[in-house]
Amino acid sequence: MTSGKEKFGAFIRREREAREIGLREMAKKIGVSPTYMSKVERDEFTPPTEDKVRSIAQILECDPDELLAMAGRVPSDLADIIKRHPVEMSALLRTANGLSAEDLARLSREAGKAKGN
Amino acid sequence: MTSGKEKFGAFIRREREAREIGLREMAKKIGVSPTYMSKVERDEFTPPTEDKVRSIAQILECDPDELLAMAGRVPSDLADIIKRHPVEMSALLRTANGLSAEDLARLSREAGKAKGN
DNA sequence: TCAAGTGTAGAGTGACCGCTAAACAGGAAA
DNA sequence: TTTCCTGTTTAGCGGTCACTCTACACTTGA
Repeated sequence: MTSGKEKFGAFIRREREAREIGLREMAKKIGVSPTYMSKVERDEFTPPTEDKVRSIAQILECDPDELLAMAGRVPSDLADIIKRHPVEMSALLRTANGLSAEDLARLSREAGKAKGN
Repeated sequence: MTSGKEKFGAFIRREREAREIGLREMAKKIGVSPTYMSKVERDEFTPPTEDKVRSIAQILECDPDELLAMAGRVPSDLADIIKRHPVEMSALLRTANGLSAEDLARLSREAGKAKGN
């Protein structure tokens, strides 16, 4: 469930420690300074750029979309989709909003079927 | 249809002139300097912030979502929706992508129905 | 005791974003 | 000709973003 209101930094620190990865090691893999990593994990700095969030997600084996959401970012591929079909996608998202998880899943299946045609 | 590849600035200039609104008047209504307006309309500056794009849309009587898309921005309410349901909405958008306009319309109706329940 | 590892504090930085002020050129109207 | 309009040029500016560097304190093990 990855909790509801947990901040980005707190989350990745917890997950990192759970996997027994050192802060310096993590920072190196992502390509940032340990200092920066430290501040991000304590939510003293805002989360890094999309590509870095994505590589964090990979290292921590968690959902990139979810992690990006925690980081307060919209995945750029989704942004592109919306920009290409602003009217349709805006309508879709706004009506989809507020639906139950089950209804959403049904809707995605529906979309998948249409795509198949 | 508002054309496919037209830039933001070119579009609003055309629409503004079609409505016989002066650049200075427009700038004033939006709350920016004429200088800025001029450069934006000639695509020398990037489009303004979301709220200003929205008020431009209102003045020019065109779809805010569409205009925001031209401005390269994702409407903030949509961004919020995605951030609140990243997994579901990402899946929905990605499968919805590539669907025909008709299929998308059907899908939105489908969503509307589910919402009604 | 000291060396090597952990994470942290404080300060600063370059690039970009969103926008402005002052000045000016060209045309229409008086 | 002067006086307004129109839009445009040049220069710049405060703020935020996404970071880094140096230095430090604490713990652990040899």
